[in-house]
Amino acid sequence: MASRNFPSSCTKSEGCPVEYTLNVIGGKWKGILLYHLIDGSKRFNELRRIIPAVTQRMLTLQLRELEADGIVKRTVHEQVPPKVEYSLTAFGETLIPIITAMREWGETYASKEARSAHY
Amino acid sequence: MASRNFPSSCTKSEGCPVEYTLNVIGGKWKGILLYHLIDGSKRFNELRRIIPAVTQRMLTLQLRELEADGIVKRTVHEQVPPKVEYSLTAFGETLIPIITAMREWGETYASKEARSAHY
DNA sequence: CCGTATCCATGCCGATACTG
DNA sequence: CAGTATCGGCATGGATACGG
Repeated sequence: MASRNFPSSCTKSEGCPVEYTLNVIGGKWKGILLYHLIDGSKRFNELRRIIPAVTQRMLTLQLRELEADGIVKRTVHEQVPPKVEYSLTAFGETLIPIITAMREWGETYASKEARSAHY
Repeated sequence: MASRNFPSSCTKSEGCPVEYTLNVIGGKWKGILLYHLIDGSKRFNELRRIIPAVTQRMLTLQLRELEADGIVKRTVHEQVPPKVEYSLTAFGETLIPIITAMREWGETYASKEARSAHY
């Protein structure tokens, strides 16, 4: 796993599948990155514009981890100026239902009104 | 939000719903806690036994944050010895589909064989 | 049994400067 | 344009001891 320190156990000897998934998508900027990569490949600085709060350093690190986990594909186009595109791999696309579910939950309950309406 | 520093933006002015959800469930031990609370309320030391790697301090902190976010209910039974039970609130139960999806994804792809089989 | 308090290490992450 | 390198602050979290 590229991300986070490993909590490593649900019960003593077995790995926890929920923790496993969180290790893949739970990094500080990974959720938002995956969210935006769902609708097509993006260039490096394009992602920086979409997520102004992320630093160059963190964007690189998070993308590298997603790449190491086989979630994101990095495509270098040999040109000047350089052009690098990031996109979901086929494996990464298996995460789409989860990302979508998290987006919908967030949209529904992000506002205080929505939460209090629940009770 | 009780957890994490706020990355705070998808595009400039809007909050990102995926980040919002991750802020609720993405804490170091929250995924595994929610996973185990799905099948019924648990006592404090019961959770410690289920997740041996978590320290007393962290278990308390993570449970308090989940409580502050309205996900978990803390029930104190006035007895000696003390008995405290933690369970999902009705609001917390709206997260079950997401936790379940993460569990299933983790179960499917946690092994190297499963991942390589995908390509 | 169910916590809280305190101390301290480490590692995450921002800021900044520099390269192919 | 798309990165890497380095430094340093500060939050995160472990270990330990103590309390209702």
